[in-house]
Amino acid sequence: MKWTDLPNEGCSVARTMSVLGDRWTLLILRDTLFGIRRFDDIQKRLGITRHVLSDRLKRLEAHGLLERKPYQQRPLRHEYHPTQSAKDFVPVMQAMTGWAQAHLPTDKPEPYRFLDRETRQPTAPKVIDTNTGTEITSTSIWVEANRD
Amino acid sequence: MKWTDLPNEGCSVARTMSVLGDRWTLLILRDTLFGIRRFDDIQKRLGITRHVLSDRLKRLEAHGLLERKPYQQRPLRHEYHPTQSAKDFVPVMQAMTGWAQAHLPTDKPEPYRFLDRETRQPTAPKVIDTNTGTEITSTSIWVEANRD
DNA sequence: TTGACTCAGTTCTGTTTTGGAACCTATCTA
DNA sequence: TAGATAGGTTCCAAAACAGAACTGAGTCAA
Repeated sequence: MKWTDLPNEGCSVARTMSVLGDRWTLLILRDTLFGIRRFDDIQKRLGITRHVLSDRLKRLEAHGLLERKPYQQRPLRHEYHPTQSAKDFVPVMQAMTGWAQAHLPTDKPEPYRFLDRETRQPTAPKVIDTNTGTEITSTSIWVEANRD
Repeated sequence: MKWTDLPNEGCSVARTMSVLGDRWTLLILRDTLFGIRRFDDIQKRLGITRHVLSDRLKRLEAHGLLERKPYQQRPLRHEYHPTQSAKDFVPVMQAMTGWAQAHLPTDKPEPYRFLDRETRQPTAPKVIDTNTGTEITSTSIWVEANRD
């Protein structure tokens, strides 16, 4: 396995890393999901260098996670909107958030929170197995090499 | 926000990136969870340079995700075992795998698979909200700034 | 109609990180 | 004694990154 071969790996975790495996990409995606969609706004919020941000936005667009949409003519300017693919990553981010709250604790409050759209109550994410309906935990599952 | 400040961010996604936000770290973690726990084995499987692997293993140990355990004396040699923290990341990896299968398709088969420990059937992960019991999707949730 | 300002980048330079290969150390085996 | 095994460390060159300056289209206000 080589870094440049990751996009063609059979392993889904490896393919995910080929898209999101760097310092900034997921944070950019998070910001666009939170409604921050313009170049300068993202740059100022993250403190990322403009040059790297420019590159990451292009990569995310090429991978189908962001879409450039004009928000004004004269001068023509674009916003970066999350696609369905990016939106479908939200549950992963939620699971990640649950993990970090348990294992990387901090005093500071979460700057954003996810609410149930109907009840407007904060969500408490957990990963379950659709087949059995039970929660997936480190002890409930078994990993084995796949022989398809 | 700066890269070096990430560990102290309130945002859980940012703190997760401070630990796992690079090319290799999550792949190393994945291998240890799949039972590959020795330096040379990880190095050969991933094709990562030894020097970077050495650094990442130290970081993962420092962050409490891996534990060095001797597997022989004379000469003293260690294996890297996933801690509870690392094991608790498995559901996140599962959610990630579900996302990649949907949005980064490939012809190649998944090299490993997750089975339910009791039924020995492959798991179909989904993220639900413990409060409402409903699946968390991009349309079921609402994101807002947190004013605690 | 000149000058300042906005936004979205690109370009430049210097530092940090990474890749690739070689080397080191302790021990066991032929 | 020579070679193999395992787990690193050291060195150099290449790539990625940070920080700052610059560009360019257009607006606005004096």
